[in-house]
Amino acid sequence: MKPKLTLKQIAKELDVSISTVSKALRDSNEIGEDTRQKIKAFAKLYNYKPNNIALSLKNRKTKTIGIIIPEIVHHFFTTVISGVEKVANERGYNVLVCLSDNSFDKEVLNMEMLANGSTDGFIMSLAKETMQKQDYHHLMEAINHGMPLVLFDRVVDEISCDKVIIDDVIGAKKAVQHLLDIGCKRIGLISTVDYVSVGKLRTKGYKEALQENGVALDEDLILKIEEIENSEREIEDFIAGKKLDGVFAVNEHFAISAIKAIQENGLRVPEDVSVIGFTDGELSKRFIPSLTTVSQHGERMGEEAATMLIEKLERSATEDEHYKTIIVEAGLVTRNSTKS
Amino acid sequence: MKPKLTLKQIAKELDVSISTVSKALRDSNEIGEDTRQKIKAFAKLYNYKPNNIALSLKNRKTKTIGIIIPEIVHHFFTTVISGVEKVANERGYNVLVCLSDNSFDKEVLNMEMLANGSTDGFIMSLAKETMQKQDYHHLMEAINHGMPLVLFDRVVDEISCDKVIIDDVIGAKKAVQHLLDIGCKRIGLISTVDYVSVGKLRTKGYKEALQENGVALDEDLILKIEEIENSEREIEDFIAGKKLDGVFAVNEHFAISAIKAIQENGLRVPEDVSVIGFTDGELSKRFIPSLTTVSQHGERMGEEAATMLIEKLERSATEDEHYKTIIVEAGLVTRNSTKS
DNA sequence: TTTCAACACGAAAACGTTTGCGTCCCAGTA
DNA sequence: TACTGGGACGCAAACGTTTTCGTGTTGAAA
Repeated sequence: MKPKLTLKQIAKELDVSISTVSKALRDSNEIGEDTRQKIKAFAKLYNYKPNNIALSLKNRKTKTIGIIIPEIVHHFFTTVISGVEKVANERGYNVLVCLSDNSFDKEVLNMEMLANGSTDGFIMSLAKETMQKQDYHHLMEAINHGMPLVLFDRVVDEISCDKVIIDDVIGAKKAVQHLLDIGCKRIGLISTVDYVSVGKLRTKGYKEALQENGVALDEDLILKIEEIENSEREIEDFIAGKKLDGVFAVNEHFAISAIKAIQENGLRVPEDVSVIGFTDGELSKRFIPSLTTVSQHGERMGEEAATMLIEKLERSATEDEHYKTIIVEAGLVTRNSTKS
Repeated sequence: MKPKLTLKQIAKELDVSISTVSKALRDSNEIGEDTRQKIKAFAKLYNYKPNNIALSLKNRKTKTIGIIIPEIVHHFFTTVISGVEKVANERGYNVLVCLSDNSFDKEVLNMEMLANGSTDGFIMSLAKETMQKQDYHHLMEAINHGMPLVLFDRVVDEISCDKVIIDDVIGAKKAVQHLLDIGCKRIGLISTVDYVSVGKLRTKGYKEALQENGVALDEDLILKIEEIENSEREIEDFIAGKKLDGVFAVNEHFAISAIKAIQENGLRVPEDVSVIGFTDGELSKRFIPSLTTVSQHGERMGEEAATMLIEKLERSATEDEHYKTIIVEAGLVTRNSTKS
């Protein structure tokens, strides 16, 4: 077990000073041609690689970006990570992943862990509990300490920072409009409680689409799910009574639960009821019938977020202090859960 | 934008030396009671947190574990990460995630990036290309430099290190046995090429189960998929000609493709053909019919891997130099794609 | 022969910690 | 009074870099 080679060891081995080795390896012309070659040859031979930790300490940057998300066993988040990783990798950054488990405390803890030098900046989607408590002091603190922050998906107006979101309202509108276009009259909405911003926004899109098409809003056709655990039951009950011919669900699980419930009621999808879900998961493609969805383009969001963050990191810090919000468009992907 | 508080600043502010501050904060009894209190109060007031990078440099350990996997948009791997993250978090470690994209070169690059001080040890599942080339020099190098390595799922005999695997052979046997038990006579196997170890092992289990039950092996009923891209076509063709009454697929995708193909052939699942897949993905639970699967217990594997790694990290390095292989049992989860 | 620039290299500080050891001062003892 | 011991603190090295600023040597010009 040989320990890692350091500048000091090279210096001793070649009987020069540490600074000479460092300069030679960085091709400084302060060092004579012959010693430079000798040192570089030696370094290559023994596969010298500078120690990242020492570099981080010296440069006060870690070339690492921290990403904190509520959960990872979730297709959307993994696609986002994938996007982040891709551009991070291209630009020489590493990705530190932390999970908040939707818990406010864990989110704060994770941020504190990473903020003490482990990370140059953050990419985050907020925990449900955080949005509920509306306590964002940990975010403020990071920003105050000069750590760039990019929020995605679960964002919040109170914090001014870069953001990457999907046009939830428009996406939902597209979906509902599509349902209307194929002739649906009684369109149900399966959403989440309003403090989850996406739930609120997608509900808004649903309402706007109805309004623009002159369809009266029937609050009775809207189901708001609080506990994910009981969602299947709630959805069954909801589907059973409403005589719907269209369903718009704010996520994939709800959409699939809806389809199951519909089928259990002896109706067919899409012949009797058309169903559209928000989120473009693996499930949607492979389910039978495959789901018509509003695609979130997670990978794209991840790429945008990472690009913004790295750009901010590599700018001279003091420069422009204004924030962008990138809206990635949501696209309707028609498959087999809607009539054509 | 106030920069982070350091020992030096506290020292200046309180007009003591840096070492006094450090010792006071670490409750050394070298420091007088009153100054100690004063310093601790000040530190708490201004929320001092030691800089991780400096600590890493000094202690030569980063409290970070690197995990390198082929891809992240894959349910099994996310559950593993989830497990790793859980125990890492409990024990004060961070998790650095890198994706190899199944490319040998990216895997090597990632390892080199992380090996230079970013990480104390590795948890890896090997890239397909790596297993193909059988080039493990990067793994050897990490081990030689004293960085513990835990391999999971896609492991390899040539490397001696800790491993976490599933009993693929037994798992596959369980599945095929179950198919035999419910009366299947012509059981097809949809596998991968043999250099993917799991493909080989699960194939072995398939063969053993048949043999133990006195069923003659018909190589014609075995399909080996090379390119994931064309898998659907290949599976369709395979299913069409064989008159199977049972199918065992080595992963979820193949299983679902098989079900689709079966249904397109006018047959019913599970009435006419029973299907079992390896891997316990989200898809399996929610697909219609929901899939009978051999569960891999990814989270459990992640936990085991992380525990082994951390234990090795925190032992005095020189201690026992023997390696464990943990085998987590694969459980059959019967759902609706098999007759009962 | 003296002077001076150019060249090639080394010393040292800095990043933020921890820690072994030295030093100062004061009280207690002989 | 002189010596000793210990309490309370500071110095400095170390982790592995990079970089600024010396410094010594050489060769050529005056």
